Amino acid sequence: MSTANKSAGEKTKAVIFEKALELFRMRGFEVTTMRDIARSAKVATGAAYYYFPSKESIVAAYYDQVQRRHAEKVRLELSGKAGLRERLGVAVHSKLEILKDDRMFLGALFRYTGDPDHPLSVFGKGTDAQRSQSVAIFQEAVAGTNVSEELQELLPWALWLAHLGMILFFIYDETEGQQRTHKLADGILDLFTQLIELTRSALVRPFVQPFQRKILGMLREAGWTGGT
Amino acid sequence: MSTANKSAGEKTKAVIFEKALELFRMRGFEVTTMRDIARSAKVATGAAYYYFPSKESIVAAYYDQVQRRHAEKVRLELSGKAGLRERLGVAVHSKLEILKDDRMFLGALFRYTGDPDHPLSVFGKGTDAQRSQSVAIFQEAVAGTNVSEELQELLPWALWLAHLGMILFFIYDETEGQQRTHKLADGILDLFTQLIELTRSALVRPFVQPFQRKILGMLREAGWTGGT
DNA sequence: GCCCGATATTGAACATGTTCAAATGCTAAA
DNA sequence: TTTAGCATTTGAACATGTTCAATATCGGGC
Repeated sequence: MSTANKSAGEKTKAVIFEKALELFRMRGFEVTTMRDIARSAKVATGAAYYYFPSKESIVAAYYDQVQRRHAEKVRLELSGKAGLRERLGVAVHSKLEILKDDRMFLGALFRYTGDPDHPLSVFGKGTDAQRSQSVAIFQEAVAGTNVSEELQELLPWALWLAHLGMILFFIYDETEGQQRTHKLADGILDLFTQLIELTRSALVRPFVQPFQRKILGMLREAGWTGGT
Repeated sequence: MSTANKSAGEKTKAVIFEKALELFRMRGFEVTTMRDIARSAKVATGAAYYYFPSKESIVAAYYDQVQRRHAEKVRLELSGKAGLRERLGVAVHSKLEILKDDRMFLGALFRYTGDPDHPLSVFGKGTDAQRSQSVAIFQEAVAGTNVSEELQELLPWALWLAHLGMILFFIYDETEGQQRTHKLADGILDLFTQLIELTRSALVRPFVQPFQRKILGMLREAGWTGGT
C-alpha cells in the first residue's frame, strides 16, 4: 500500500523505513545496525543515509507518522465529546494506543533530550515544528470546552509536557497492556481537570485562584517557545 | 591534592578523570574523544576503559562526586534552618550552584533516559544507588520539619523527580547565571510548600485533602522502586 | 634477592554510525 | 535520438567508542 504510486526514490525510502521499523520492533533499536537495515531493504548502506540523516532520524520519521495518525484519530474520536476530562482522555489514551507495540525503540526519541543543540532534541529548536503539531492536538481537545482564554493558551503546552512524561513512563512500564501508564494518565488528567473545576466554586476560588495564576505564570515564564 | 596518597591505579584513574572533565568543559562532551582524553592523560586509549566502562560513565562518576559535594553542602547549610520552604530552597539551589559550570556536558547524564535496561539510565535499576542517595538529600531537608509521615515518605521522591526536571531546564537555560532556572525552582518549591500548608487550614482542608491524597497515591503507584 | 600472582598498561583490532567521490539511471529539452 | 543535468545508488573509507590479547610493572612471601 505504501509503496504504490511513488517515484523511485520515494519507494526506496519507504522500503528502508519499513524494514528499519520491522527490525527495530523485532530486535530493538540498539542492536539493529544501519547495515542490517540496508541489507534488509536490499540497498547499499549509503542509500539509507541518502534518505535519513541518522539512525535516530528514522525513529523521528516514525514519530511524525505517529503524530499524523494521532491527529486523525483524535479528530475522529473527539466529535460528540464535550467534557474537558473526556476530551483529554481521548487525546492521551489514543496516543498510547498508537504507540503500544513500539515501546522497544521509542526510547530513541529521548536520546538527545540533554543536548539543546541537537536537531533531534525533544526540546530543541530543531523539533519546533513537530512540537507545535503535538501541542495543536491538545489545543484541539481543549478548544471545544469552556475554559478561560488564558488556559486555552497554556494548558495545551502543559499537557504536551505531561504527555511526554507519560510516554517515558510508558517505555518503562512492564505491566500487562501498560495499564499502569493508563492509570497514571487518568490520574494526571483528573488532577488537571479537577484543579480547573475548583476555580469555578465560589467558596474555594480565592484559595485556588492564586495557585492557578502562579502555575500559569510559571508555565509562561518557562515556555521554551515564547521567551527570550 | 586528589592525586596524592593513592595507589598507582588510583592516581591514573584520577588523572584520566580530571583531564576528561577538563576537556568536556573546554570543548564539550560530544567533540571530546576517548583518544583525546587518553592522550591528554598520557596513557593508552585502553587505559581509560580499564577505569571507566564508557565515555558517559565518566560523566556519571562526575555526578557521583557532585552528589557527595551536594550532600555535604546541604548538611552544612541546613543547620539552623527550620522552615520547609527554606530547607528545600537550600537543597535545590545548592545543587544548581554546584553544577553551574558544567551545563555543557551535563546532558550526557540523560543520554540513556529512554533506555530502561541501560546501566546508566536515570530511571533504571543500574542507578538505584545514586538515586537513593539523591533522594536521601531531600529526605534530610524534609526530615527536620513537621510534615506528616506520609509526606516524609513520598515528598523526597517527588522532589527528586522535580529536581531532575530543573536540571534539564538548567541545561537549556541561557539566561545570565541561569536565573530563569533558579526562579522556576523557587516557583515549584513555593507550589509544593503552599499546597502542603493548605492542608493545615481547617476551611479548605476538605477540598485540598483529596487532592493531596490523590497525588500521593499516584506517586506511590508510580514509584519505580517500590512497585511490581 | 627472586619469583609469582595480581594489577596496570599498551596498542592494535573491531563494530558501527557516518561521509563521500564515483558510477549509474532517468527525464526532459534540443 | 542524443545529451545535459539531476536524482539515485554504490561501496569503500573514515571517525570514534569499545574490546582484548599481550606485555609490563609492582608488591609481598620465600
